[in-house]
Amino acid sequence: MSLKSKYNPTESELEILQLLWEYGPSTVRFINEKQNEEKSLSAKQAGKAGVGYTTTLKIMQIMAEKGMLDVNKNSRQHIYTPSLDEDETKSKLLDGFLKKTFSGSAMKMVMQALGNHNPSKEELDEIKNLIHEIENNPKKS
Amino acid sequence: MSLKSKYNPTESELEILQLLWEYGPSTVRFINEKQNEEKSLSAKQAGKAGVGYTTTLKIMQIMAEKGMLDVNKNSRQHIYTPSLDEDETKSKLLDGFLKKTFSGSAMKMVMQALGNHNPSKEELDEIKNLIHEIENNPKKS
DNA sequence: ATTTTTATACGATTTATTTCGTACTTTAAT
DNA sequence: ATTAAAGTACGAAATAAATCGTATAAAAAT
Repeated sequence: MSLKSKYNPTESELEILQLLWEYGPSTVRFINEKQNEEKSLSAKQAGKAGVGYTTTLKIMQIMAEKGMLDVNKNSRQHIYTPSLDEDETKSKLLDGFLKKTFSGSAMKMVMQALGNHNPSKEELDEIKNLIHEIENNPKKS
Repeated sequence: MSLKSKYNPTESELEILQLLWEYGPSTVRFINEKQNEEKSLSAKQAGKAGVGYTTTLKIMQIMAEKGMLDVNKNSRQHIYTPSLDEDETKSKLLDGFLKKTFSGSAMKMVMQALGNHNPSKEELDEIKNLIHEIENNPKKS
């Protein structure tokens, strides 16, 4: 009954969403290949086999069932499109993470992020600019 | 073989860790009560029963097995102490979240955090101060 | 001393997620 | 037309996480 969508992508769902957001509507095959490319880069580690095709297929089908993806079944190669907005979804994830890990305080987290990522001068400048923007452009809401 | 501890607290493990960090070494009973206090506050929602005592017990025992908690069994009431450092653990979680959700870019995330949390003037000031500190006190590493 | 309360131990169940094998279908190549 | 290739459908197994019931032991209250 509310606007808060109940979609909480799991980790592998998120991985797929990221690829769809990046590359646009895609087939299962394409997404599966991307997943395995990614993996092979960082997979100097032992044994790490790739993700099977049917695994990716299954997850994407489940996502479609849940309504996270739209499927076009006109041609044989089904085309999947994310039905979730990238920013909105990430905001929600961030929000959840914030609550779980930093008692909901964005400040605490930003502190930790800044404190640990040893930001470069450029990054700091970017943040300063952003702050100015926000100060001069109070947000809606 | 590395320093990277393999501890990835799950959601309910993290909940328990947070309480232990906040209140210090505790019994299962105490943690379980705190969990249910928290819950009841936000549990105007239907049905939401609390967490059973044995559930909390089990999870804490598993955490001890994994080495995330130390247990003192001298007295009958076992006392559990977190063996993980709060900041370090949260950094790791943040790092993982960052990788999964924002391609590892702290900047992207900070942007989203600032953009969506409609920070107050005070918060912005805090961040500005932090930036000054960082600028004048370049970190080790 | 007996009973009640308060602990932990252990094992089973439930639920969610991930993974994949196998069967079937359609298209393309021969 | 037949075969090979590339796709989806379906169902089940493997993992992992969370929950709880029941048994048992120790301590406290009576």
